[in-house]
Amino acid sequence: MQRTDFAGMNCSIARSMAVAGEPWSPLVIRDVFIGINRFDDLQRDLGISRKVLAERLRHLVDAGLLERRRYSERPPRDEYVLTRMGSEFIDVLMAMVAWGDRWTAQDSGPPVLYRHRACGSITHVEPRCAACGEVLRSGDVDVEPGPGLA
Amino acid sequence: MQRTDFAGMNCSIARSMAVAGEPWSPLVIRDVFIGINRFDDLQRDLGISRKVLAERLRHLVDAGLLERRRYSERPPRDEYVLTRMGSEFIDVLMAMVAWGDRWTAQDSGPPVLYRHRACGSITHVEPRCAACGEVLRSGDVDVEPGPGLA
DNA sequence: CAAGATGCGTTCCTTCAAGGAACTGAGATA
DNA sequence: TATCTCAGTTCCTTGAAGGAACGCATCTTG
Repeated sequence: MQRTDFAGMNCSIARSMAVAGEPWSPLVIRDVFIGINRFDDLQRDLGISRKVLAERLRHLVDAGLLERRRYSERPPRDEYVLTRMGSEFIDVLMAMVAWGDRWTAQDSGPPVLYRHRACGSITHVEPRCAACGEVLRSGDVDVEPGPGLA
Repeated sequence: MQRTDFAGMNCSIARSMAVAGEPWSPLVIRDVFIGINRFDDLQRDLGISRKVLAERLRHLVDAGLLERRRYSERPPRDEYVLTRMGSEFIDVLMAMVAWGDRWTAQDSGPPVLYRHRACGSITHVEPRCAACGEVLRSGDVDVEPGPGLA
């Protein structure tokens, strides 16, 4: 899909979606993050079409979120790992999880929990101001034109 | 699109994408947030097909992120506004903006800047632990099975 | 050694969503 | 009466997603 060229838009949301927002891509990234790194394992875990999985992996590698790494010479076998760019995208997925757990949870509760190793608590991410450290919600900011404005 | 039923998956990322991850939906939500609330204005601003825009608005209203509000009785005219659920989704978009500005920016820099009204700084969101307040990155958590695990 | 099994894709075909232009309809305006 | 605005709907074409089958190199098992 993606008939429209979101990648060329002058908007960080559009460009993020162009890179990692195609159907299945966020789930592929999540799986690679939790240690499912190989083609067949990804296909089995997600139930995705092999054709689409191959396309997504190619695209994510080209975009720089994933890296293909050889883990066996004979037979030649590759697996996929997150690059720095890819693992920082997990921040976005964690924000999605926090929102999804709150607003789209099943009756039974969230399927997975996140424990912060440093403090030991079950937790979720909370958006904060990078400058002052206070909680930062959508209503707390004013939007101003930036240098890259068309 | 979305031939697969992401909405039925037991994963908050998949369910979030099912609700707000279809092509154009994040941009529609962003536009409504910044004050573009009417059908024709959205269509003009985004350059989206009127057909797809109508589908997206219907879906976002049904899902609970947008609310249709009458702003004129004669002639009868409706506009779209964010619900609580929708405005909390802006947290996810702000995470996307932070990531997109860092990794997919043009040479000219980000198109828009966000000023935190409380502290006065140009800023971006930073994910922090809701329990202890420290910065929380993907590598800082352990994933554990939750109550809703299939 | 032949016969599967494994890993990682590619090919081909069908179905359904996106894009785009034209059309509808109610009310306002001139 | 004719035109304009707003908010969609209809219809047709194109192209992406789903799915099954196939390809090919290498291991493993009888």
